[in-house]
Amino acid sequence: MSSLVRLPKNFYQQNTFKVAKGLLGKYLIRKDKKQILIGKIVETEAYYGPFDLASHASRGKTERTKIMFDQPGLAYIYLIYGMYYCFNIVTESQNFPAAVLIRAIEPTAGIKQMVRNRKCHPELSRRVTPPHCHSSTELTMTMRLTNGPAKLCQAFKIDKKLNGHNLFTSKILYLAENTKEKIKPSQIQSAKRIGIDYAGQYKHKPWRFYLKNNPFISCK
DNA sequence: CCTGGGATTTTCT
DNA sequence: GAAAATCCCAGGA
Repeated sequence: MSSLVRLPKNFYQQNTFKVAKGLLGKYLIRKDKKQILIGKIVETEAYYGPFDLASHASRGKTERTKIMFDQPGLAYIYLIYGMYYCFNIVTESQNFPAAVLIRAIEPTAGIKQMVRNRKCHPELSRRVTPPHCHSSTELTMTMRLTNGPAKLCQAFKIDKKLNGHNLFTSKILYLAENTKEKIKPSQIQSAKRIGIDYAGQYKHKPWRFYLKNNPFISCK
C-alpha cells in the first residue's frame, strides 16, 4: 500500500526555506510500542540563522539552543508556555543555527490513538469554527487533532525526551516521502509566522508555508 | 462574531 | 523576575 521512503540526511542539509517548503506533503512517522502514527505535513515555519530575531538562536548558543547549531536532521524540541512542546527539524549545516517548525499535520494512520493522546473526548464532536476562517469552514474532529505545533506533539507523543533525536537513523521518529506524490510550487502558500510579535522587523517575514486549501492547517 | 485571560514551568536576564 | 515559536474557554456584542 504505502511506498514510504525515509528522507536522507542530505535532505535536511540544504537551505532552510527549501527544506521548509520541501517538507510539505512529506510524512511524519512515530512508532510507540506497537502503535504506529503517521501524518502528512501541511504547514511549516522557517527559523533562519543567528540574525533572525524570531529564532531562539538569535540570542546565541545556550543549553537549550545548542541543538540548532548541531547537525542537520536532528529534532529540536522545546517546552513552550510551561505546558506544551514544539517539534522542529534542524537544517543547513553544522554551526549555522536554523530549523523548521512543524505547525500542522493531516493525520493518516493511528487516528484513534491520537485522540487518546490528546485526551479530548466526546466534546470533539462540538461545532468549532477557528479564528480567521469563514463560518462555512467547520472543522471535524480529525481536522482539529493536529492543526497546531503543540497539538501535533501531544497527538504524536513527542516531548523533551526526543530532543536531539536523529531523524535519519531513528526507528521511532522519522520523516518519509511517498515517491508517487509530488507537491507543485503552485500548491504552496507563504505567510507571516505566528506568535512572534517580539521579533522586530523579522515578524513580517513570510517564512510560514502551507498547502493551499488544506483544511488541516492551523490558520490562514 | 470577536476579545481577553488563565494555565504552567523552563529559560534567560 | 519576566517572557515564552500555544491552546482552550468564557463572556460580551
